[in-house]
Amino acid sequence: MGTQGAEAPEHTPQSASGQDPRKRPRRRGEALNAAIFEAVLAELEEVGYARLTMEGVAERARTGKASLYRRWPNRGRLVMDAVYHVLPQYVDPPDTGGLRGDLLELFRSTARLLEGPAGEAMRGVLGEVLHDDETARQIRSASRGTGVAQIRQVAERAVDRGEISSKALTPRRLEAGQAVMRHHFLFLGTPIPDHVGEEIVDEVVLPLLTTPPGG
Amino acid sequence: MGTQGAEAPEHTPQSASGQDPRKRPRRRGEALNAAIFEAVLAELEEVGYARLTMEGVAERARTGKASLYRRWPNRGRLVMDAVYHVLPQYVDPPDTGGLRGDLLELFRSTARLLEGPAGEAMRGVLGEVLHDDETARQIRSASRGTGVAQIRQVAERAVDRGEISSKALTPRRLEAGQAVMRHHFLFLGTPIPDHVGEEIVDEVVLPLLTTPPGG
Amino acid sequence: MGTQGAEAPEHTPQSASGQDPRKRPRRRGEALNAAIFEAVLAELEEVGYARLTMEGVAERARTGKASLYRRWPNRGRLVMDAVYHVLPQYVDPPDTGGLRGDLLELFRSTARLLEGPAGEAMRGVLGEVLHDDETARQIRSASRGTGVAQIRQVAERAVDRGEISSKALTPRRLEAGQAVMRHHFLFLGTPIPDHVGEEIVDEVVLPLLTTPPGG
Amino acid sequence: MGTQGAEAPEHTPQSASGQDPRKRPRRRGEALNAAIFEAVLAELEEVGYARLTMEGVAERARTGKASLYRRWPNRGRLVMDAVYHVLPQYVDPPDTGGLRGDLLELFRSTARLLEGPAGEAMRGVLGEVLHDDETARQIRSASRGTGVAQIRQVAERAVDRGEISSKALTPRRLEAGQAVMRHHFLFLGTPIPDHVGEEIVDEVVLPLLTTPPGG
DNA sequence: CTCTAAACGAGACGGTACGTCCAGTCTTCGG
DNA sequence: CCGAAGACTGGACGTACCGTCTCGTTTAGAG
Repeated sequence: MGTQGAEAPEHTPQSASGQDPRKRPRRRGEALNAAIFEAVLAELEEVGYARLTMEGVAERARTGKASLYRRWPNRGRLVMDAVYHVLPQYVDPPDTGGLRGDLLELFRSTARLLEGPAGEAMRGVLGEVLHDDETARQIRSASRGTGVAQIRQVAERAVDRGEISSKALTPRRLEAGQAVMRHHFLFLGTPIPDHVGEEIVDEVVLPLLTTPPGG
Repeated sequence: MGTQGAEAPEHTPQSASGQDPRKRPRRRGEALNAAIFEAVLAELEEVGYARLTMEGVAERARTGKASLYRRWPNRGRLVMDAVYHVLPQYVDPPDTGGLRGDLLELFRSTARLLEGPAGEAMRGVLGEVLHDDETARQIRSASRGTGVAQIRQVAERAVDRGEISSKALTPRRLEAGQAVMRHHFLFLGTPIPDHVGEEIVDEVVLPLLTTPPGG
Repeated sequence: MGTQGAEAPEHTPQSASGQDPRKRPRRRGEALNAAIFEAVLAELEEVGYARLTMEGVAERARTGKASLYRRWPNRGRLVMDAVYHVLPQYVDPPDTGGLRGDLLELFRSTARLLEGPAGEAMRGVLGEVLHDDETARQIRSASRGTGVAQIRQVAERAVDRGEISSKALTPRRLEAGQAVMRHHFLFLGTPIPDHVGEEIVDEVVLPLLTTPPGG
Repeated sequence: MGTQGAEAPEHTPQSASGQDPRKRPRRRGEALNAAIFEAVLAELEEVGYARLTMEGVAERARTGKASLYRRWPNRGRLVMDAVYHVLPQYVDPPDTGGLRGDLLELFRSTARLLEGPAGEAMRGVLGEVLHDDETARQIRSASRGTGVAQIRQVAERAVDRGEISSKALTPRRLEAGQAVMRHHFLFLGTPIPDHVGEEIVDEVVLPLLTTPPGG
């Protein structure tokens, strides 16, 4: 998932500050950014998006609110940045040698993703951010990116292997699987049972990809 | 000592409100409920869910906050109740004589619904109520209700007419159309272009309903 | 709708929390005012006017900042009200039977006043409040009141006794003693040595009152 | 004044900074000091002492806050230094040939002084620096200097001319005039009407100087 | 048709968080 | 090395709402 790499160095200042609150060298730039992201993710996990506050994040990151507002205009943007920072920016979907295997793997990893801070953030951010054009654009492109691109890649691999026809790959069909999974997550919450991903693959995605368009 | 001067007005408005032009007879019970719902919907439309406040609703409904909290435990429940109150509690889906026509009509009306207060409310409520079991259950059942039941009904009509096989009607397939539409709404916002509904019907729902299961 | 029935239990936890540290019955009106004044005076004494904060006062009075701002528009007004509240609103100056004795007593009590919260407040408020017309007017009248009226009263007694002529009682002369004492306080601080008051009486006030005007 | 010189550069760096942000030759030592003093006085005049901030001064002087704190420990000291810098360090009081004329001239100039930045600074500084011993000492000596020394000088001239007796020149009497004027300024603000100075001379200072001490 | 208990309206109350401003310190870099 | 620039930690500001509470005032409905 990529989260592990970012956290290791960030524990050091905390244990250090335990011994001597005054010795802590003042962080700036990337170092401070990283500490803030870590704090956001921890708050997301502990109290959830709805009860995450700028003050809580600032205190946890041992900084001031001004340093947050210098970087992000509001809570939504801060949380989005924090989440995208630990998200795999783009990971090539696994190649199991067959379309169904690829899809199963893909939806399993999506389900796992939604169970972490990314899911919590997505649910909260949706509600307050779409009215802000700038942020809306960002969330759209990010959503497109992680959502559709990977499906498209495994589908194109299947086309290359001759498993399916390229004619079925319309945008609406490619996004259908992600839509069903996110819909399940948003309305029914976590954890998402394993069989749900399997059902989505077998009853929705595979039928759509193997059926000629205009069917 | 200027404090006395400041306190006198605290009492004045009260005695004044006895004589003031506030002839409005005091509402209670259902009449008050209705006024509150109306206020909630107006606020939803004007400022959106994120900036809707209990104080704003109370003022708009010309009542006190206590009257709100006497009825609903929090903002989410109030908004949900207000929205469900104006929603067609359950409408038999239109019968155009053919599956495709029924579906087109159904998704068109869903799109229109999402463009109103129901959509605004849905987006906002998702983020804060899933942690509250009581409200979560309510939103789930409501979502199931409006979401899947109507699709199931038109699908079953099509089965009766012999258009499709009943074997295709798995839960996951029945919800796919709604999921894609809501996904579009949540991530891309309103208004939802007409062609989107049509694409969902032709590229997702119809193929799924006309394809044998395990396909 | 069933919403009404659900709320009764929501009041129970509050009455249950009556056992909690929430025992304190909520204060309002004069009771709260008094608690706030007490807190202001304590803060004045402990940290001085310059480091007195609205937050500190609120916390000490165990109330919220909003309750302060509901009553006073700024720190200066709050402190002035608090001080005037504990000040002897108007005390007839002591009557020792002779002009010099009266004056000595008067300036002794003024010195003592300045050593308390009133002095601390006066020093601080002067700097920030004269630009605010409303407050400026208040401080002027208060200053006039406590400053000149008492001197005038003892002087008029002396006139009645035939000690001095009424012609010497010009405004400028009546305020001179207070001016010198306040000047000493403002520029040299507290405590004001006893001999200073005596010198003011003997070298400034008495000569002025016993000299014919235009002298 | 030298204020005009400061405004031209305010525009130059902006247009210049588009092409070359480094045009301004770096000031140091006295040149920087002077720019800072100029900025302080301008801020005093524009926003008053209470709303004068170190950041505002730094920005106006086009330097950083560190350069201020390197030179002065706090706002009070900075303002005092700035004001004393433009004040006539010590001016021999005018010699009109008679005591009354000298005094009138003296109080007129004091009134004018108080209407400028010196008055604004005095009012503000009083409230915050008396707790700081270092600054307190400075303000006392400065106050003594400008306050009493000039009066003493014109009084001694009058003694030499035989107008008054040297016995009347006690410290308390010498400071009385200044005290009344400053008291008027501090509590009633500016501008100080001309007749006030005249009254102080005729009703307070002259009577005191022409009356034998022991009243 | 009173009388009374409940509901209402208004808004104060004790708090939490907001987003901003500024203090005073520290870091980085240019000259 | 020093000065310019400005980011940093931190505290307080004044505002907006929260959810609770208290206070009169209606207004049903029971007697």
